[in-house]
Amino acid sequence: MTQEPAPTRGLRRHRIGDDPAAEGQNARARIQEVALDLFIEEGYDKTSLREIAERLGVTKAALYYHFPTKEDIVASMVDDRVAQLKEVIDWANKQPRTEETRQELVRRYASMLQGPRHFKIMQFFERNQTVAKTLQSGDAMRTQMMELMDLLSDQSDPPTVQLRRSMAIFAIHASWFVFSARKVPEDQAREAGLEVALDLMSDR
Amino acid sequence: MTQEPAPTRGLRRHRIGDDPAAEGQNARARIQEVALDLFIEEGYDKTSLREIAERLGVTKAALYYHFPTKEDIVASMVDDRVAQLKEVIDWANKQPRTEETRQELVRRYASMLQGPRHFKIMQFFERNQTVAKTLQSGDAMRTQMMELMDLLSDQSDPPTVQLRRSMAIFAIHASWFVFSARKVPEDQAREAGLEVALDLMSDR
DNA sequence: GTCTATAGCAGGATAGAC
DNA sequence: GTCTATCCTGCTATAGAC
Repeated sequence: MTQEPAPTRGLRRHRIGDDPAAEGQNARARIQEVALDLFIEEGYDKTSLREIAERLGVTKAALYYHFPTKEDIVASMVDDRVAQLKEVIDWANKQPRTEETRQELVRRYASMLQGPRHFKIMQFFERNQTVAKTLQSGDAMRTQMMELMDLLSDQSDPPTVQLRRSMAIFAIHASWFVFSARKVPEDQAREAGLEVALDLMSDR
Repeated sequence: MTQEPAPTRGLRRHRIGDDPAAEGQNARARIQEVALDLFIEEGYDKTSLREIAERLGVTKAALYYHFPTKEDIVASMVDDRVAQLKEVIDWANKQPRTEETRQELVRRYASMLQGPRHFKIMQFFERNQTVAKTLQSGDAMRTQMMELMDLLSDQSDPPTVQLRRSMAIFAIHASWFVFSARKVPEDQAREAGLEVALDLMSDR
């Protein structure tokens, strides 16, 4: 028995809450969603296609109709984020390198992260850092994040300033993680994250 | 050919720079060192025992003489760190919950991290977060880090203060990573990390 | 678009000689 | 303490029917 046992089913099976009519168009999106959740919870390597398929109520082979490889499931999601982040970075590159630009850059990054998808992709990379090195799409994101950090400070700044500014981005990411454990509502968490981030941007 | 091809060898083979007499006693340590480096570089899941063995110039089976499972290689290293961190936490729990105690806690944590082993284990968990969930020893560390963070702030503190204080620990970790990309000497990096961390601990 | 079935491979782990 | 040889399992990916 190499393959998973056939799930209990009728002539056609649909999971509770599904809209059969929309199945075809949403198949890709549903796979992405389920896969991303599992990649975050259990890790990219430990999550098998069998597991993803099982949660969706289909077989592994069905996934291969929508995505040529496991890696492509990640790539398809990362591409969106890379494109959006590129816009933010491109914008910053066209501005004068002033403090105002940098603060606005932090704000734009923070608001970009608001969509749940983007946040989850961020989480995916944080929890699967070593995987990100292997995946092609991971490399693109790493490079972009480096670029972003470089925009926030100058090499000539004293080390403490450089560190504080690099951590501004971190603050935005960390706010969610820190407060989810302490039951602070999401909007307050986001607000606090941005406030701390902006404070870190100010020299002193 | 299931197994790796036999390495070129004489009657007994030793790698350049080895002290044959010390081989037995150091075997464990050498495995730990090589494994940890690979786990950090390539990820725990992607690093096979074959690869570790290859780098050491031995076979997979040899590793199993020293460690019963792959997971035990990690566990053997983490246990040291957990024990040391426990000492720091226990100390803090016996002190009055003052600002001075908290600052000293940050300082002690930072100096604990100075040994290269401890730092690498920290890195291991940062880069293999999802793995840490699965591994038993990883769970122990996660719990401890939570405890450490909880010691640094009160639930009654405003969110920004809580976030800043949680990030103090982060600052110490991040200093190494941020400055290694920018060619700042190690002691300066450490100093900056501690300074930023202590600043984050002060309310404002 | 989804299925069954299977190829092809690599991983962790063990047995037993030396 | 290290070796060779092998077991077993699970994975990604493909072929081809429906």
